[in-house]
This record gives sequence, C-alpha cells and structure tokens, in this order.
Amino acid sequence: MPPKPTKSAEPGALYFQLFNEIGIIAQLSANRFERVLPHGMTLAQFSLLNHCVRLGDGWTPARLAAAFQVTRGTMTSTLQKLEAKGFIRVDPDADDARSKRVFLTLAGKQARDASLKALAPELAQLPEGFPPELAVEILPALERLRIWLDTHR
Amino acid sequence: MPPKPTKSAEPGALYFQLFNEIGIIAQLSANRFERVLPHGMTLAQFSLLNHCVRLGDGWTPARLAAAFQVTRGTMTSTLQKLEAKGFIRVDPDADDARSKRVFLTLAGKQARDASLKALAPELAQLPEGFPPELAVEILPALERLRIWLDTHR
DNA sequence: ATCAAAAAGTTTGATATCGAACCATAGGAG
DNA sequence: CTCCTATGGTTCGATATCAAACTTTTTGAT
Repeated sequence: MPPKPTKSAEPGALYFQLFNEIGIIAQLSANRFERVLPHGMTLAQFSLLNHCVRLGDGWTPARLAAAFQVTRGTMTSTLQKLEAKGFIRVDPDADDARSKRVFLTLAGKQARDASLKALAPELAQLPEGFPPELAVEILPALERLRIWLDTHR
Repeated sequence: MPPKPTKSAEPGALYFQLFNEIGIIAQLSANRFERVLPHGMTLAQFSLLNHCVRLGDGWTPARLAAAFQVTRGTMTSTLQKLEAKGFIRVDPDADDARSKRVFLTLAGKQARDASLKALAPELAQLPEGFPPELAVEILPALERLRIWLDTHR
C-alpha cells in the first residue's frame, strides 16, 4: 500500500497561491483607491468614515480596532488623523472613564460622500472586468476565511 | 416609470465589502506567517525565495517587481535584505548593462525549505476551517480580479 | 551617426502599520 | 476594603512600502 495519498508535491502550495493573490489584490486596490480619495485620505480613514455611516457611530476605538483587525495603536493613529481633519469627534465615555466614543461630524459625512463620488469612476469600470455576480459568489468564502483567521490567532 | 432600476442604495457597497475582506485577510495572514518565519524573514522575502524555487531563478529585479506588483524601489530593498542574509546572489546581466539577474544560493534554498517547515503547522490547521475545495473554487475569480487590476491601472 | 525617449536600478523622504511597553480605570476574589 | 488581573487608550521604535527624483544604458527615429 502506498504510505500516503500524496495529495500534492508541495503541501501548502494551494494556500500560498490563495494568500498571494489576496495580498496583491489588497495592495493594488488600496493603492488605487488612495490615489483618488479626497483630502489625502487613506483607505483606512475612509473605511472608518464609511463604517460609521453604514453601521452608526458612537463606537469605542477598541471595538473599531477589532472590527478592522488592526492594533489599538494603529486605530489611535487613524482616529487622530481623522480628528485633525475635523471628520470625527472623540468624546469620553460617560460610563467608563477608560473608554471613548467616536462620532461623525458633518464634515465627516460630507467627506465620506465626496469619497464615494471620487471612487465611483474607479468602481464603475470594475464590473466590466469583474462582474458583481463573481463578487457575490466568492464573498461568503472570503468572509469565512477572515473569520477563521480572526478567531484562530 | 421609475427613473432607474435602483440596483442598490449604495452603489459600490458590494465591491467595498469585497476589498475590505480581502484587505483584512491579507493583513492577518501576512502577520501570522511572519510571526513563524525563520531568520526574521518577511512574507515578501519568503515569497521571493519560493518564487525562485518554483519558477526557476535568473529573473531580473524589474520582472520580479512586476510579478509581485511592488515598485522597483521596494524590490531593490527586498533583494538587498535577502542578499545580506546570503539567500540570493545578484549578478550583472551579460547582455544588458542596466540589468541584473537574481539567483538562489544553497543557503537560500535551505531557508526556503525551513520556511515551508515552519509554516506547515499554520497551514495544517487551516483546512479544518477553510477547506481546500473552497480555495480552489474562489482562486480563479481572485486571479481574474488581480489580473484586471494589474492591467487596468 | 545623433539625440531624445524609455527602461533598469538606486536613493530619499514620507507614512501606515506592527509589537511592546506603559498608564489609567474597571471588575472580581478573598 | 484590597489587591490582582483584565481592559482601553497612548506612545515609541522599527520597518515595509510607496512615490518621485536621479544615473546609467538601451533603443529607436530622423
């Protein structure tokens, strides 16, 4: 009997390829978006504004860091940048003196809308090369992978 | 009549979500891999060694930069790090005085093998949460997206 | 043959991120 | 009540990356 089914000469080759593609896409897309974002915003900064619009504001920095899977230090920096631009307000938490709460300002909402407008042309030409159905098709798998990576640290 | 089919209240929401998931996965996975890679290697450094093993060496830095979708400056830095560790050799190109050629050293091959060994435990527990069939299923779509982003700059 | 434009590689300055250390507050066990 | 541990946020040092400017060599057009 053969000692092993010998699935593949290279054990993790499939997963390497997967993470490689994902890494390149992440870099290319972030780069591309940041080139057109207004106010010199970073993708992380825009994503935070967007998050607050879509899911409501009042989140703590720690929750935001967890949601975006960055360190709290990174989130501190991102929030400081956004606050300096006047796009968010960071208030102390009434119930927990350690904590803070993040709120969108009017300027922040406007900056988010302007960002969407600026990104629209980029997104508009995307479906021709990558149809939305494909995105819908692979999103659940990506989500699953992200959640697994998140929980199994 | 309604002025538009109104596909969605938020135009690019689907693609935002897609790129968001991809960005988080890229960060989490890179981070995770770099924690276990030997010789303080970066994921980029390991990927380059791996690339040379799988596709052969003798590539020019410019070709490598294009393959990994990084700037030439970044590739210069990566190659210098690997050369300093003795994992690659960078020779002048006989036919083009502007160019160079990158070759794996024996130590480089060994470092790549050691990296695979170090990554194996990480990869081993992955299929339980994210089966290889899923990877196979979504890889073509990711490739397509990467290629489109690459060509439509 | 000449010269302009393109390409290869490097360098430099800026920045986003990480990990680790740090301080302050909260919460629970005794 | 008193610690002891966990949690929230910040700061610091290191580093990988990018964009832009620069040098050298090649290529192609005239």
